[in-house]
Amino acid sequence: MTNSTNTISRFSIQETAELTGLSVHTLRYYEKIGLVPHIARDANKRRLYDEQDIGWLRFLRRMRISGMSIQTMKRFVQLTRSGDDSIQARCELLQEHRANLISHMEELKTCLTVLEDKIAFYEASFPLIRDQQDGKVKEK
Amino acid sequence: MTNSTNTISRFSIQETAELTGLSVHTLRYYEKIGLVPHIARDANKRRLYDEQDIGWLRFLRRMRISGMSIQTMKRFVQLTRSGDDSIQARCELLQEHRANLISHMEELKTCLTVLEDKIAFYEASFPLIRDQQDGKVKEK
DNA sequence: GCTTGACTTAGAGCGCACTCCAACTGTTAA
DNA sequence: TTAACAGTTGGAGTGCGCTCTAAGTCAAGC
Repeated sequence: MTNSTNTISRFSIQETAELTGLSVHTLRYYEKIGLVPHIARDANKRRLYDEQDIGWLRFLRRMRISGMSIQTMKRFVQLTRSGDDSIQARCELLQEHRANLISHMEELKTCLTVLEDKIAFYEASFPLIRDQQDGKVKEK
Repeated sequence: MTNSTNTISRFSIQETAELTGLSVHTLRYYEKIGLVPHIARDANKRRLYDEQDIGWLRFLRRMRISGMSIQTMKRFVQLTRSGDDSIQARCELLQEHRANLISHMEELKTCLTVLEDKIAFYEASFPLIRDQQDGKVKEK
C-alpha cells in the first residue's frame, strides 16, 4: 500500500485486486460494464481506487460468490443511481437474492449429506482408507 | 410412468428427465460425453432408463449442483470403470469434493451475513418496508 | 537513450455446461 | 394416409463471466 497520507488512501489496480480478491481483468471489466462508477484517475490516466470503491467491490464480489448474476448486479447498480426512491426496490432485490441464496444453501446441505453417505459407503467397503486418514500405517 | 410390471421399471427419456431433474438435452449430453454408461434401447432405439440409471443420474445431479465440474465427474466415472482397485481413489476424490463443498458453504454463510447486514441497513433506513413484510398496510 | 514494468484501451477469445437445430425414424390416432 | 408426436443423431449455437491480446503510454532506473 503506497499511500502518502493516513487519511486518504488510494490504491492502484494491482493493490485493489489484492484487497478485493478480484483480478485486475475483472476490475476493468466491471468498470466497463458499469458495475463500478467513475474510478478516479491519476495524471497518467491510471485508476486510483479509494476505500469506498474497495468496499463496493468487496460487496460485489460477495454477491457474485453467492450466485447473483452480473445482470442482477447491473440492475442493483441502476437502482442505486436513481436515488432514494429506489431504496425499497433495492431492498426487495436483495431480499429476493437472500431467498435464492438460502434455498441454494439448503440444496447444498442435501448434496453434502448425499456425499457423506457415499463416502461412508466407500470407507466401509475399504477399511484401510479409514486407518490412513487416522494417520496409521498404510498397507497395500 | 408407463411400465408393464411392478418389478422392472423402465423409463423414457422424458420420464427420466422428470424423475432426475435433468433436462432431456442434458441426459443425452451426459451420455454422449460418457458420464452415463450404455443406456438400454427399445426396438426403436429409444433410451430405456432403469432404476439404477435414475439413481446414478440423481447422484450426478447432486454432484453438479454442489459444484463438481463435468471434468471431475468424468474422472470419477473412469475410476468407477476400472474396478475395485480404484475404490480408494474414488473415495479420495469424493473427500476432496466434500472439502471444497464445505469451504464453499462457509463462504456462502459469510455472503449471507453480508447480505443480511445490507438488508437490515435498508430496512432501517426505510421502515415502511418492514411493515409491508409483516403484512401491514402499504403506504406511499 | 533504452529497457523494464505497470498501467491504458478496444476488442477478441475462451471454457464451461448446456441447449438447440436439422433431418430423420417409428408409433399412434383420426 | 396423413398428421401429430416422441424419440433418434451429429453437430452447431448460446450465454455467462471472465480472460487475454495487441498496441500503446508513461515513469523510473541503468
